[in-house]
Amino acid sequence: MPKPHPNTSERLLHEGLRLLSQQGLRGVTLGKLAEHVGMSKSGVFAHFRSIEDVQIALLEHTAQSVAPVIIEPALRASEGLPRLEAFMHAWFGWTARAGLPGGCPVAAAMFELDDVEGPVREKVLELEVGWRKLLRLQIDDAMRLGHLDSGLDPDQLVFELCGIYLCHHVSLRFVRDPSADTRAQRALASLIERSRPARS
Amino acid sequence: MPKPHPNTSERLLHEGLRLLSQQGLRGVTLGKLAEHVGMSKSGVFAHFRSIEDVQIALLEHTAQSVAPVIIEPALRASEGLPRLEAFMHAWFGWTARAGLPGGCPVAAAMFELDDVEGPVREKVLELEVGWRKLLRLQIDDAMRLGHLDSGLDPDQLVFELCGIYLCHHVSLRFVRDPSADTRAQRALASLIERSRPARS
DNA sequence: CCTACCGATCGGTAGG
DNA sequence: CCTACCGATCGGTAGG
Repeated sequence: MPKPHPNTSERLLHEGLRLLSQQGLRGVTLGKLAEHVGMSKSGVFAHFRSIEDVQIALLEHTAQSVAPVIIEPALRASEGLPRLEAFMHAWFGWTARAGLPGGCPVAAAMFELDDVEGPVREKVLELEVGWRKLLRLQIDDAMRLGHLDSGLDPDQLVFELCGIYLCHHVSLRFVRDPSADTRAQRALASLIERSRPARS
Repeated sequence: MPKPHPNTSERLLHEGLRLLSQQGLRGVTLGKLAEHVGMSKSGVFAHFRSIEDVQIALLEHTAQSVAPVIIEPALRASEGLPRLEAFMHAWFGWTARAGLPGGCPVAAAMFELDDVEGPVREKVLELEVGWRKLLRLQIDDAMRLGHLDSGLDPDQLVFELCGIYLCHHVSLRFVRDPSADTRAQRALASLIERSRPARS
């Protein structure tokens, strides 16, 4: 006879996301989650069908956590290049601004699940593809508005933006290079500079 | 009374590196390693002091595996920009050419060990810093020989090259985008193009 | 390099 | 949401 606190599910997602951010998908276990949330392992398990279900729920929660710290602020910038730049600036280091103790769960999961088939991989892929599409839309707008060169390949630009994000993540969080932020900003600025319309 | 095959250590490193490449550091366990190499768990353990020791040995073996597939071919290119480009082309997708079934152990480990202190992290950091220094040396040579603009910031170029590598890795191995190779080559070409000496 | 263990932890189940 | 389990696997040890 379950007597669920109304906010138990939320606490599970909240603590689980913190664990995921710091330890990766393999670091999220029923036992550790139970400990962090202050209940029994079986009590945790009662909220999910399997550990894969936990992982997928946490990835979905990651996607929702991105809205207030990246998407909403970026949408306040004006359409086109300003908004694309706002997206990028909000993307860099977003986990810290979301109050998470670790790194980006999606970035880490992509390296963790290179060769691991299954629904968890599919969920991560869905998030990554969705994010790339969102960036692509901003680029399309910027091209249409004449902020970026109409001749450029938008998916190529998406690729290079993702590269800057990933190297910033590694340089900031793993290498702990104090110049990581500056380098990412500089890389972004010069990439955008050479993507501007050609003439005059 | 140990009766070690002369090549048992080599087989442990070989099979362990394959596991590491496919499953990451947390996927390498004494049990799985024993299974792949066809001996008992304790037999495997007799070769190491701890599981951390296994991980460090495998990371060192990764570094050594890089020599024949990246460094040696690149050193056959002529000094300066040609050699820098040779390094990059040999870096992209090197694990497949090394016969490994998975991705780059160092790239994956950097995301796995963001917030995990200890000797394994230090080993990964040593490999990453060493690799970045090697790239930096090629850039210095290219600048000195007038192949690249003498005014550019070499560490900034290293940063951006690492970004292309990481996004290529994700796009090729996780997203499985068939255009990953083309995109990486294009990003590299345009980055180098805008790093060339300014005046005619 | 083996057998035979150790306590801890894993995901998951039974039953309430 | 709990106690009380299950078999499997973890890193590691004893002793040969």
